[in-house]
Amino acid sequence: MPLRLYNTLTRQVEAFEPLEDGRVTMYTCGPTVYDRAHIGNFRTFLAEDILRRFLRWKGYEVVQVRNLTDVDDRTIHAAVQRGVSLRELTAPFIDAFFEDHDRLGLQRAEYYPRATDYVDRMIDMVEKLVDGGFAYEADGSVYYDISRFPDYGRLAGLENIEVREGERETGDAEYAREDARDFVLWKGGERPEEGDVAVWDSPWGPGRPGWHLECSVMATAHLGQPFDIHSGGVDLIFPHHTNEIAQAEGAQGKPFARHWIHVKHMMLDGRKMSKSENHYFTVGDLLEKGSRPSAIRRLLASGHYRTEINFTLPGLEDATRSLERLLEFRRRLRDGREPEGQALDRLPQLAERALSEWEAALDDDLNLAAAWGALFTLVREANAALDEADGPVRATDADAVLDALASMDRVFGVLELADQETTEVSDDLRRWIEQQLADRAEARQQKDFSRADAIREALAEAGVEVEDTPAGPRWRLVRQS
RNA sequence: GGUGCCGUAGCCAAGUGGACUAAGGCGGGGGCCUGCAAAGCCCCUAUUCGUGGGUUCGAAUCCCACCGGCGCCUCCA
Repeated sequence: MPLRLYNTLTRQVEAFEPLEDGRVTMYTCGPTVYDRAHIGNFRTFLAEDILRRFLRWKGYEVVQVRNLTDVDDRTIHAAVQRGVSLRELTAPFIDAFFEDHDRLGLQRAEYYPRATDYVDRMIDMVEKLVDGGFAYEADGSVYYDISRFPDYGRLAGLENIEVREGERETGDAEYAREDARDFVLWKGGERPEEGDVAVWDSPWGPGRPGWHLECSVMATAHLGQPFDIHSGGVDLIFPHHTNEIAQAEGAQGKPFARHWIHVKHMMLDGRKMSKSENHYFTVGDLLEKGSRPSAIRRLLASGHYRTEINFTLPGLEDATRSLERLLEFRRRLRDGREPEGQALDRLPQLAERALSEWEAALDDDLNLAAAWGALFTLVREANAALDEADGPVRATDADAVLDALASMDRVFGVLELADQETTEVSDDLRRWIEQQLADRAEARQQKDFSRADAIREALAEAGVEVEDTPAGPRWRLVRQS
């Protein structure tokens, strides 16, 4: 079945068809590296990761670009404040971004361009826009003349945007715009408060690029023009993406991105996350509280990307539990399969049905909630089927379900993360645990249950959870003591 | 002022005109298993979809009004 995606440009769900057969080009707006990204930022990045993974699951080659914004008011101010260059300021935040990125199991994009490496090309684009009559210079700065771009504001549904009187409080009063709605392409003029951390030479004198320029330039530099998918958070629709379109299309005279995808924000305890109000969590904050990356991923990928997610700690707890159920299910299948085991034809049937419902859900504008539903329905029904068997199940039947699980996880990516989280157990600890279990087995043999329970208690103190199963005791480390 | 979204069980959340006698997760209740547990599994858990009208043979789904929550309108993912 073909994938259908909502396109902000047309305001409807439409069939997605890449420009080039079997190959999808996508540009995903990345973080501004002036600080550590929070989980709200990662909600968006994760939604894009799901899209990337699903496209690959369907057999497409994906070429993804994720920019790292290192030239912007916040990076400049932070660099000036600390007396360092932009590169010095952003290096640790870029490292932190990739650390969290990998911890949440996001697949790496093909390119991670930084604005500071593309200033020359940005200047080229501004020159093209000036030559084409889309931009004008005033006092060493260059502005985009939106009256020359008839389609301006279409993405945001603002074809006839009116600017409210007195609402343009940007601190840019010194700029000589002809029209208040025109936006800056090149910021010239004196800005002593910015020092020399972000000053480049240009045909209009020293200055720095406007923020929107980097994405127009870096996207087309790597993906050509037009390319297939451009995505980001909903807050970027206007003005950022609106201006990107005006720049790229004005400069090249052809369409920029064909399909626009915007991810709704994640709230924290019912309120918008905000750096300035210190109302946010980073991935690191959550890990310090003992959360598992796989559970964070499960929660951030639980809802539809065009629906707000409200992040709460109890919600993360729910996500952890549901993930444990999944892991338990997989363990049950792995432990209970044997080449000559009991035939359970129902398992492959259930697996096949679940997988097709799962795919149909994702085909429908990446309906993640429905896709999880298909997976958990399989869990319940397969568990019920396993209950009916009174011994090991034929391996080929169990494998049909395990394969379906693994296939879905190529997109969900939670099991693969969970598998990386298993705690290392030292040999000493392992020997001690095994000794305790042997003693306990002996006590139980002699029906000395109070001693057996005392040993179980001691193990629990050490963070070891013991479960008795028909095949003997099973233990796992629930926490490092 | 402009513009857009949302309101479904205790909580989270799909479904957006007829197969809905409304997915799925968490929680809760009951049962199975167990020396007892734990874990796990199974079953049950919304006569109803913010409120009031309307359209229709038929509405959670469409229209109107109202109530409540959220977003965007120049540099926040």
